Amino acid sequence: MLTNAPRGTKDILPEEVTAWNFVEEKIRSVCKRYGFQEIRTPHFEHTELFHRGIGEGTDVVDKEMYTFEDRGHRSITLRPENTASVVRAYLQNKLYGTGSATKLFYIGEMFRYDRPQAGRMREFHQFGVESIGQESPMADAEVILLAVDFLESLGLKDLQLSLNSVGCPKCRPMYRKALQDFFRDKLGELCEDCNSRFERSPMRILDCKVDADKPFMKDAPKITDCLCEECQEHFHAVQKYLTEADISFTLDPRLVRGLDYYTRTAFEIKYAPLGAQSAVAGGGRYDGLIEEMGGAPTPAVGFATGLERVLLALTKQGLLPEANAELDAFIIAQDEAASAMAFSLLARLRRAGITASMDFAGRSMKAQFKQANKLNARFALILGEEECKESAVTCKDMQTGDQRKISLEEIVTTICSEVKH
RNA sequence: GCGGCUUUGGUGAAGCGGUUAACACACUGGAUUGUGGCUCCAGCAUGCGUGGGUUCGAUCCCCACAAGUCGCCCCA
Repeated sequence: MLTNAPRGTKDILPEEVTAWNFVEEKIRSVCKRYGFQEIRTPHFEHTELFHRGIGEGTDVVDKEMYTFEDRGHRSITLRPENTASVVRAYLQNKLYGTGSATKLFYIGEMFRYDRPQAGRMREFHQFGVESIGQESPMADAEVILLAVDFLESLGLKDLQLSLNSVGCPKCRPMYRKALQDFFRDKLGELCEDCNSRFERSPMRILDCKVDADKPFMKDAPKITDCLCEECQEHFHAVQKYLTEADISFTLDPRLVRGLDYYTRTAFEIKYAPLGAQSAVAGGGRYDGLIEEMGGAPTPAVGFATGLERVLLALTKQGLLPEANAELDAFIIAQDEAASAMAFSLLARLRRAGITASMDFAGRSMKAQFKQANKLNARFALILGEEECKESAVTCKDMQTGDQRKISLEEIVTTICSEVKH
């Protein structure tokens, strides 16, 4: 118990940190190119924020939140996603005052109480983007482009982009009703799950694994046929811009997003080999959220990607960068007296910008050489009895095996000039 | 929250109801007492996820729990 991290959490060990840094660097560079600025919001918020922002009745809010009362009797929730927080920060700090659109990105931990699986942790990491204040379909396309660009810049292949429009508060109720009218007399033929979906989210019946292949499914009304004129136009424009930017996508009229705030554009990027957790990125437009949270009516688009899933995909495709630790010099000391001198040499080398190391355990010289070899040291600096007497150090090139004696005074500058080009 | 599968040392793993739990890698030490990468030798789980139970006896049988994993749900 004591030596086990809580279920659904995971240590990111030194060997993995290289990969995480690699991904985070890509995020920062792609966001910079697209003009998105980083924002960091608190890891917990007032519970009410998520109730309002994400919506009561969603799975995330109803059964996946880490909610607790703090010592001041406030109801606090560990953020299960970051859009609500970013919008809150946008309103609180009046970021709309800047005049132009506000384009933000974040990287950070999110928390959801769910049954863990590979690619689904209780504490997990998301990179996401929010473009606030632009109604243009170009903003939708820009955000999608950024997501694709990011994933492709990592080297990922075989990703599938699905696109849909979920309409707006004007046309979506009409679609819901159309669906319910269509399914009402077929409830007997639908599975148990679908029967329970009928009232709550009839759109989900469309992508039911059990019923999806039933012959009548293909006759079900499509949302894209029920969109109002404005939504229709917007959706076509998004497709046009994507096509012109040479992004391939498939229209998926059954793609619905689970959070209440989505309007119009919805998209998802999948990497199929990840199985049940194949959704690597997902997002869309949420024109109603900012007003819902007390701001002026403001359109917005965004997406989030699950970094654990991105890392899994990278691992599957063998794209992880190797962590090759480089060591310029390893100091080898023969005895205790030499060891003391070695330590001060170590300090001088490091202060001069050299990557250096030595053994503190008083092991045999042979063992120290083995260690130098294992650490891939460029030079072994040997301090034996003889060298101590002469105030010198034997410098051995671990590749060639060549070695020569150099005075203690000159050794640091010698190594510096050898190591730096 | 539901169902299936899995759980042996640092790692990959073999194993059987009954005396020393294979093997490999890694690690540590050694092969004429100042020199590595090859080779050779030696050491390295009183322990087989945790807790119960069955049995004369269980790592191997049963139950519970935990963790992991696959699928469902949901989502990133």
